[in-house]
Amino acid sequence: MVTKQYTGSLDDADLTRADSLAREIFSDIANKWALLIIEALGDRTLRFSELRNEIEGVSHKMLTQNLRMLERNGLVERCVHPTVPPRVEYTLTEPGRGLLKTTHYMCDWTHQYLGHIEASRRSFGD
Amino acid sequence: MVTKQYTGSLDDADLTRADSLAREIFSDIANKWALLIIEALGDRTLRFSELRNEIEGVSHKMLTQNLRMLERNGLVERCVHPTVPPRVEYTLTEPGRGLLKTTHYMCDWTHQYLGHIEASRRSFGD
DNA sequence: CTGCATCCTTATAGATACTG
DNA sequence: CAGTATCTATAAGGATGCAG
Repeated sequence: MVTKQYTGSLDDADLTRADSLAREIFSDIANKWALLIIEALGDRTLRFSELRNEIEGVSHKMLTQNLRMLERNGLVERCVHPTVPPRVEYTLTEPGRGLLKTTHYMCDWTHQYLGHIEASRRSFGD
Repeated sequence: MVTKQYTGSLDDADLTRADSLAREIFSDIANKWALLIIEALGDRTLRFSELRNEIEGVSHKMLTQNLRMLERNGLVERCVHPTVPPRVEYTLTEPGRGLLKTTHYMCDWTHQYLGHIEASRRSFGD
């Protein structure tokens, strides 16, 4: 469980290894660039440079860094074609595709409530 | 649209205001603490201190900061009881509850693939 | 109890340059 | 083209103290 579901007086030491791992993974994917990469990939196979063009505002460094993280966690498969110049293609794995449902939903949600949020910000004092 | 869905040679200046707002909102919610707060609140009403206990590892500062952000965006309602000591309760608004589907799914996903991910990390060289 | 402000440490992210 | 490394600027985050 990613959040505590009990209200006892347990402290950090009582988190099981699985729980802290779950939290670590949750933190990895609950991240702007990771989710945008997953959403951009979808069911397609894209090259590094194509991903960079798809994702507005991502830097070379952030893209590399997050792709390595997603690869490490087995959400993205990296395929290197030994050509000159090199061609590196990225594809979501089955676990990675499992997150598409979430990213699509989050994108839909964002557009659905764009007006609500803009109004709320104004009344909040922006 | 949070990611570009076209492949033309358009540059930053072509992003519409709505698109950059959408990206800003997406970045606000595609964030570890924001999603954990939403998941922790669920359909309940919780006090500041209760939230702090529910969310393992969150600091006073991060919780305050993210609650203000969620409030500003209209995802969380803040109710102050004028008692001594003060009692401040937080509840998800309707747009906020709209994200519960996502957070629940992400939590489920995390547990579903915990084994996959652990194995992947080992074979990656951890 | 909650919130804000402060200081201070660490982490993050951009820019740049260099390699295969 | 893709990746790594280095440097630097800025932001994030923890700890603390004080105020309502």
